[in-house]
Amino acid sequence: MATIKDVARAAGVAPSTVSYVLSGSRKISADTRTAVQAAVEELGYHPNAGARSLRSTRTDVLALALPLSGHGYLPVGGRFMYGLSEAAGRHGYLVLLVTPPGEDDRGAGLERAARGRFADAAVLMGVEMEDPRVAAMRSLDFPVALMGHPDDESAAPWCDLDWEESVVSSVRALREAGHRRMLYLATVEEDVGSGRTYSVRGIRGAERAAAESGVAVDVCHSSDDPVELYRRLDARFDSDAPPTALAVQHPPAIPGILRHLAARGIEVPRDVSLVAIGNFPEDLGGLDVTRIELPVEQMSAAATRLAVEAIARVGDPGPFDDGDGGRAPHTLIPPRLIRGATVAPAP
Amino acid sequence: MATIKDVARAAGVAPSTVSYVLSGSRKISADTRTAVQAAVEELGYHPNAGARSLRSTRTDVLALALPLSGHGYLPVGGRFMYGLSEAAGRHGYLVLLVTPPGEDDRGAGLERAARGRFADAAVLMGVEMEDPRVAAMRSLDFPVALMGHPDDESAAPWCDLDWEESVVSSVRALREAGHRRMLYLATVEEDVGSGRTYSVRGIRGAERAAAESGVAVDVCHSSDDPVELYRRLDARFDSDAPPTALAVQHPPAIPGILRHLAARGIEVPRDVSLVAIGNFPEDLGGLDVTRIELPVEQMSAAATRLAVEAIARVGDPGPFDDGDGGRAPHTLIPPRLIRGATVAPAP
DNA sequence: AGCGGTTGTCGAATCGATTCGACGATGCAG
DNA sequence: CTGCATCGTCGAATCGATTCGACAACCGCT
Repeated sequence: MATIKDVARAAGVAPSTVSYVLSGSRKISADTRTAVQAAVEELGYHPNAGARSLRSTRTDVLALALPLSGHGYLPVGGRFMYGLSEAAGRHGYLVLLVTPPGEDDRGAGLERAARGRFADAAVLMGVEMEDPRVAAMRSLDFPVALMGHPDDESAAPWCDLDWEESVVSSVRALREAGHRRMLYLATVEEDVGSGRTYSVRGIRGAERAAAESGVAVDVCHSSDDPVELYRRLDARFDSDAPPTALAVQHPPAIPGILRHLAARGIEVPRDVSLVAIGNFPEDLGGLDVTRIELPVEQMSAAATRLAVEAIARVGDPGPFDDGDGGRAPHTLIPPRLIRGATVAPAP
Repeated sequence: MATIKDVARAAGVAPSTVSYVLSGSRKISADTRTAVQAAVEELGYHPNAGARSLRSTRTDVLALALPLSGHGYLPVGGRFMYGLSEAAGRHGYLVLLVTPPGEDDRGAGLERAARGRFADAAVLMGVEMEDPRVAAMRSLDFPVALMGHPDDESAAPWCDLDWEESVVSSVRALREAGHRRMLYLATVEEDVGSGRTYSVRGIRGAERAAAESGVAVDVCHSSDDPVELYRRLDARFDSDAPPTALAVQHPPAIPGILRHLAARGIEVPRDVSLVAIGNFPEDLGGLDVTRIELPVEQMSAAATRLAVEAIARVGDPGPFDDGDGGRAPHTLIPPRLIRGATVAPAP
């Protein structure tokens, strides 16, 4: 593999000159520049990542810390991984996946990545309200960006869809259609239990929506186990006052829910209205679901930007220099309700 | 951040001794070993990745090259990324995502990763029959493992689900149920056009199945555009001799297809039987689909193993030393047909 | 002609770990 | 008591790039 010396020899200059041409950090004459560029091209030279990072302490790599648990998050996760990899690429970064190695050592892989300087910053997925990874990275002075919105807004730069507002506006839409008894199907219990911020905020949204609109919003947790999920749904629909509308924050369950309800003779939107919260633009056989889509690209781009900016800030006085009342830089994405065909007037 | 010198000082030994303790490559007395380990623990020492890789030419990183194109592959891709990250972790490797930067420079990111020694090997996803990345990596003598099964079995180590046999056994199952006119819904045109091995092999399977069983297997490509997809389906179901069975190798489309057919009054399995090829264990409202599942974990584990073995082989005489007629090491996973409730006897 | 100021390039130190050869200490045999 | 392994540790070279200070060459000005 060609080294900078090989390039220097081929171009008839010193290695340092090659470096300056490549980094552009010193003025170089047009002649030598073209000579060096030709040699680089000719030899297919790419700087050795290890050597470069050893000397410059920059790796051009972002660590992407996968959620601490919850395989239910998996189909979503893939989109974010892809989106982040693309966004990072646009900033000149590669993405290193860091899987939590086991339940017992939460964040150890991440710590290795940070302490071992595998990356310049970390993007944390599936952030929890009291996320141990945030504290760990802070104590290492390692730049992070969170995908998720913890209560402590000074903890670290973060970005998120406004889940609370998502649920509120979903409930509002259903209320405007005349619905007075609705079921909010929250994320799976595992996510709620571990304090995933999207779960917690979704539930808060349901509570706020109920309070402010005066309608009954029954909060029920979803489940990755379909049998259990349908049992819970059946319990509601078998009751004396069954819901006339459904707000679902667990998108992968929607096709199954639709089929299950249909098997009971319940048609959407004829018998029950539906809003899907945080799903993907996926087709359901021509059924145009009223929904709030998860802005994966936007969030990936935002997280990447926050991470890159945090890298530029290392060594700065703490915690954040802006005058935003101690809040960290952030991007809160307002929900956009897309009116489809699954909300009908209440009977 | 603590360096090996800090550890050495804290333990009262030379840096080289620390290195030997950590690598275990020389005999060290029990006393010094414990002293060093204590110092490592105390300081939270992790070796600097750059320095280590510069000296040892090992990065402990696998590059995961994402498919060259095709966002339809995305939901699948997420599982593989996750699976690979876990499998790699078990071998002590981290995973670096390499997104193809643009349509025009196919594989450039990968080349940077390889030439720049960002990784020790690459796992290629969404392999195509004539995949430019394979040749590129071979010319660099860079170890690879393919997820996909190209015709040239000597090209590189590979692993794959046996897609051809998957389609054959699906057709066989439908034939045994008495079906004589079936529709094979292949992968999306984009995948077929670019020569994704799973697409090509699926179609070959359909052709072979037709020939060997004597039934008519109508091959139709799926589409990521639902309108177009339903147009194609409708054309078949509106014909004089509509299919009585469906074999679908495009899993994300299945919920939509089921709803679309239902809207036309076609029920599964009452009016048409269905086999899903290469899907995930996902719930469809209690509908137990007859299917061949995509063994993501198995494939991820296999690809990782092949990559790790290929790393150990660098510098060996070429191409492969085994006596397997020039075939590269590989793992071909036989399909397992899971009999669900969507195949009924033909009318 | 001499001087100060640019401009462009070079040499050398440096980052932190690995690894080889060397070397002192200890044990055992003659 | 000497000679020779054996064992455990150390020192120094090395990997490939970055970056700072130095400096030669050339400019224009007095």
